[in-house]
Amino acid sequence: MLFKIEIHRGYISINRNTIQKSLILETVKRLHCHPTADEVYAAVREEYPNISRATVYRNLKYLAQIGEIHEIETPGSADHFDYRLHTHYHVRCMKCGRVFDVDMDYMPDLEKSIKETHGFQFNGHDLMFKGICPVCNNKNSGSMDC
Amino acid sequence: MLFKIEIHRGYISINRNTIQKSLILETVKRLHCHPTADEVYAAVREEYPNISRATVYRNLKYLAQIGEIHEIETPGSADHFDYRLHTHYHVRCMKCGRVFDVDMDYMPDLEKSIKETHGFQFNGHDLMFKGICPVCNNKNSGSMDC
DNA sequence: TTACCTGCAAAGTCTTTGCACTCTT
DNA sequence: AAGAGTGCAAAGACTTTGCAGGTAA
Repeated sequence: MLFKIEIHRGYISINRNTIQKSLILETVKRLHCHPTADEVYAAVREEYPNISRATVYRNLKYLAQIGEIHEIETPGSADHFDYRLHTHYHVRCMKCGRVFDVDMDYMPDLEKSIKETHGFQFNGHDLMFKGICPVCNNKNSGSMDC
Repeated sequence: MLFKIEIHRGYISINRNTIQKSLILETVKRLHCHPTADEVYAAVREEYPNISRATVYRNLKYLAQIGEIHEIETPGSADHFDYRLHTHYHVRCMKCGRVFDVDMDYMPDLEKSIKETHGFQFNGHDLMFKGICPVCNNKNSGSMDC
């Protein structure tokens, strides 16, 4: 999975498989609660204590670039990561900051609703709902991922 | 405009009118190109060179809280500010990072499209389009705000 | 052996905060 | 006169980067 031929600084190079890289990808897959880079770092450290925060950031960014994982850009706080099977939307709890999946279809044609593009070229969109999660709302009735 | 009675730490207090505060609001209104805090800071400094960056950040945040301006949260880069007349969406140029208005109706009922809320309480949404602006696309045909 | 990758620390970006002083009210 | 607001600098949160040494292939 991690062996991919890619263009790197103009040359074709082969991505090297390292323990750190594998652990990071496995961890994002395992923690299906949209962890931040720091949460991934903490989780990987349990298995591999010497890993560096920089390595985690570098590999998460790399894995997001090749499409292996998805980076959920989160303004005002740390970005979250998601082992994506398909594109979907998220909601962020305004109290605890955690990010959850939203049960709503992706709208691939949303860009077509734009009336006048003024010469702009559109390439997708980010939609993030705001809300209060059941735990923070003192209603522990909801079934949350984590 | 800036005289507002508000609840502050449990007490009703009156917001004091200062030159800095007025200049910051006027500047955001004048720069209708969605400036960042730093761009507001630079613009205000031309008229009032001794203003502090902290004062700009504090007042932009305050003005956004009382609804006088709108804060466009921008992941991965500095937040932008907008003198808002009504709620609307934005597009960020992936090359130059600037933020522009999008000619598209606001969708107040978008939250109703969510199938199963799992006990979540939804409070609005942020929608940011991604694209390439006409200037960065080497087609200077579009009529941009700034 | 090659050169990509890692760990470490430093630096970078954006924003907030503590404190003493100033100025509005 | 009171205390909210300011300027300054330091700190804080998050992320990137330079470099020397390690390691996959």
